Amino acid sequence: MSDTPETVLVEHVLDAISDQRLRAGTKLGEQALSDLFSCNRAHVRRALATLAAYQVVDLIPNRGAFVSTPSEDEARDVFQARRAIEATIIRNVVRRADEADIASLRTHLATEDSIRSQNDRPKAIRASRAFHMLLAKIGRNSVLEHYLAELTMRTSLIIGLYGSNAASLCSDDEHARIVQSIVDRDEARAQEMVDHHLRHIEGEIAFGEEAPRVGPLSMILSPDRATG
Amino acid sequence: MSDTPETVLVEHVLDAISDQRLRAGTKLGEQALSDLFSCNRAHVRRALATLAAYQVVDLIPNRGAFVSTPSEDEARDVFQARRAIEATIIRNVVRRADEADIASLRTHLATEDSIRSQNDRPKAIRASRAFHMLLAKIGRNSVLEHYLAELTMRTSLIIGLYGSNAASLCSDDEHARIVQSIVDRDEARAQEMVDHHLRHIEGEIAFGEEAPRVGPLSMILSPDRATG
DNA sequence: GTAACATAAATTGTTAACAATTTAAACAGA
DNA sequence: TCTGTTTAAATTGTTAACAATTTATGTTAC
Repeated sequence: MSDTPETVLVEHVLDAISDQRLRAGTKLGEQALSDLFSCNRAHVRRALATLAAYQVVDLIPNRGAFVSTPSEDEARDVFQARRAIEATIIRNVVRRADEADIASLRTHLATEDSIRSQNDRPKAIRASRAFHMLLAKIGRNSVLEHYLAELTMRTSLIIGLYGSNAASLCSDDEHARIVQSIVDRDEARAQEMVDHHLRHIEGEIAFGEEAPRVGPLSMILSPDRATG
Repeated sequence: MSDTPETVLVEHVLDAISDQRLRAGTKLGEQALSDLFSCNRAHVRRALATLAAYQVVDLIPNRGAFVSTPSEDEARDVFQARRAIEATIIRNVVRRADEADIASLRTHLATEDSIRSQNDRPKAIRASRAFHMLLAKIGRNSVLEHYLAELTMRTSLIIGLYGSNAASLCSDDEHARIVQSIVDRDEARAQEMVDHHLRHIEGEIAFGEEAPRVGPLSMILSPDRATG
């Protein structure tokens, strides 16, 4: 991967969204971004065009760029799309996962376990997303992987907007059971577990809530922050 | 939809790709595009960033923008993604299609029929893609609709690259049978037909062929051309 | 005739200045 | 105090000029 200013900016914004540091509706000012990432406005504009194409940012003429605010209908569409895509991904995983892949899944489960004991919500959200993206990677279909990256991002926005505080995190338990069915090469069960898992997450969303406002961009998006 | 220069440019390029007027590897020069669409280079650059995010254009630093050339692996991934997405779309269609939707499907079949008698290949390609996009629209999931738009575009590139000349067009026959199973509200059969249809298209692809070169951009992409 | 090299043209990348629009602030009148 | 208007600040939009890089052209040597 090249690390042009555009790429860096896009990656940081995506990370911030998936971590729920950046919330729906937040304005992404050109000056603010070009200052933060010390690049010129041309770069910022290109990056914003890319983010808009990914559908995580809305570009409003003469007004600027805003982190997109998914509607209730859009939220349901996103979840249905995730079920469609992750169903195929998990089938690929069951068929294609080798020993190394299964080892990496187990490592990931352990990581999630240790994070759970810490009670660090942002970290937990990131790890939870990482599990689904790890499955996508193991599935070895780059197109589906790319779409899932977008959809998990939008899921973060949705949960940030409508998610009830208590739950709305992937329970590690369900992740563990998914891994087990992969190990068992039980395709039907794996698909059922993933589908159930996604419906579980969707079910915990409480529409009607309003989003809280957030602090200044510089606190949220500092480019010096760790990327991985 | 707004019709900013960026939007117009993006739409025209996408149309040209889906019609196979623009083929894989074609260079999209900034000057050429800004002349063609009489806008400045800033607009062109933003439009190209959008097209790159849609993965139908590759942006190579210091070299410019090129219509992307899907590899064999990527082609398989695209088709698998289409099967995953269109399976859910057709399920939605069977459940949600009302009388008006079915009427529009029948109208479309008639159009495809009349086009078939004309032997106009570009027109046939466009109509064939339109059938799948009509299904996506009737399915009423905007997320899946958007992804299918991208995937059909990339399918056009793939067929343009590797497709055997004779076949590689959706046969109207299969489309008609899909519509019939929608009318019958036969979900399982509809899904099976769509899956079979997509595998049929994929099966006619002959990897290893090389792409022919194309003429000047101005012949391919004139903005005066009809859009609909 | 071909290959390597030097030069010229064309293309992309970068920056800054200015115009147009929106947002915020100050202010006057009821 | 509230409303509406005016003025100022900030932000986005547009354009042009210049630098850096790549591509094409032409020349020379072998």
